[in-house]
Amino acid sequence: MPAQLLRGIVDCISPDELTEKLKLGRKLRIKFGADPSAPDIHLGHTVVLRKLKQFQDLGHHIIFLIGNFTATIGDPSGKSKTRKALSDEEVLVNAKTYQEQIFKILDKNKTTVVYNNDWLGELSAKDIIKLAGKYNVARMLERDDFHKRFTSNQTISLHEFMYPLLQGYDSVHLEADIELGGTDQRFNLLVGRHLQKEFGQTPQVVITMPILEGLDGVNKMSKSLGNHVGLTDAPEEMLGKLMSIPDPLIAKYYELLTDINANKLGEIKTSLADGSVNPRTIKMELAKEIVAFYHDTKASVDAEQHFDNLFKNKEVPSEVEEILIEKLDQPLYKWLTQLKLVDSNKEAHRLITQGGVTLNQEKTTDPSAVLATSADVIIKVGKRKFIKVIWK
RNA sequence: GGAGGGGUGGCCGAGUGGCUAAUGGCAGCAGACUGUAAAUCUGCCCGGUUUUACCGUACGUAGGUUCGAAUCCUACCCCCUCCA
Repeated sequence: MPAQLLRGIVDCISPDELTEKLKLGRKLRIKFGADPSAPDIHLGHTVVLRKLKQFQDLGHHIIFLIGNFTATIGDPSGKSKTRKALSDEEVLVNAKTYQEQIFKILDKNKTTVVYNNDWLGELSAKDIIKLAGKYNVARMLERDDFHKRFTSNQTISLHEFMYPLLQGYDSVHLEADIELGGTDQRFNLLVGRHLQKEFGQTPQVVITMPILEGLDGVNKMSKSLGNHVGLTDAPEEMLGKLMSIPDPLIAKYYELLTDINANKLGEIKTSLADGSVNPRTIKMELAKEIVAFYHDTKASVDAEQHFDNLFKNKEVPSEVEEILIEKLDQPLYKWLTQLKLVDSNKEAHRLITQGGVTLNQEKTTDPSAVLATSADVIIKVGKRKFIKVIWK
């Protein structure tokens, strides 16, 4: 078995079975499930996608499953009765967005996209109850999050037990050889194995990947926490965000988000540990490599230039958003609000008095300062908000 | 069906009648420094205004008591625990 396949993973159940499957000499069916309710892909998702790509490079086939059945059930436990399930159109749109992004990594020709509503939607009540009979509550409660909620007396809705079962049934239907997912999916993936055995199939091999920490270095990367790097982020944005990760995360990002080889990774870890190289240098290389992958080399070089100008040399970027506006006799803080550089007048006051605002690169700490209307003015708010005001 | 506990700012969590726009922590923002939007330190962190101050909103919802309520009372909604 190529050693590369096991690199960066958390768990493989089991390596022996994987070796057996690889020996079969046929294209393996590798399942990966995605939730169409949140179609924006970020670097956290790419950890698994990159692993899938490795399998594709060995000639295997990816079955990319869009979980539209579960998405249309929705979660009724919330109080808002309006918690509406996604409509078919929404799912379709999201699925399309998804595909535009995943094929930045995956090989389109070796990927089949399927929708689980196609078969789950056909199950009868009888089928579902029969399916439920193949698993038991005690084992269901072994799942970490259920276990925690159960022991701390928090709600577990009955239907939540159905999700692992249905997800497992997907594996049966698809006759998956291997299923990949984040470590948070471990239990669900194992249910798939169990059910496949129940249905007389050879159980799938389960491979789990680490959950990537977000930019804060603590929580998992997620859009709702705002600590993510989107695949469609602009180059400067992407590079800047990557430069903001805490230093201890550099090696992990290298390992999980790039194609770096084991030797090079070792070197990097060493130089980070012994301090022989400035971590900033290594982090910049990492950031540029990722930007180059999702955009191109030129974009990564430009982004670095942009970054240095802005944060190292503290210059005004070459391209600043311009706004043509009428002369108005009002204090500076009102301009900030009007130009939507801040959310409220209060905030404008705060920023100005704290020295976070400059006019044509000159710091102003007087909120009621009047803008000179004789010439254009570049307003800088905080570290990276710029706007050029051009008077009508 | 019965008994009891609880709902506080983006999150966690103090606060039991005035000095509470509400301790503290996290997240966020700014400044300084630096090696970066790392780390560290400092400040800020509901809104409006004529901004060292004043005003308006805010502690599940709606009322009430009081000169004054997040704090007391009533009803309702929601969450949780124990018993059946």
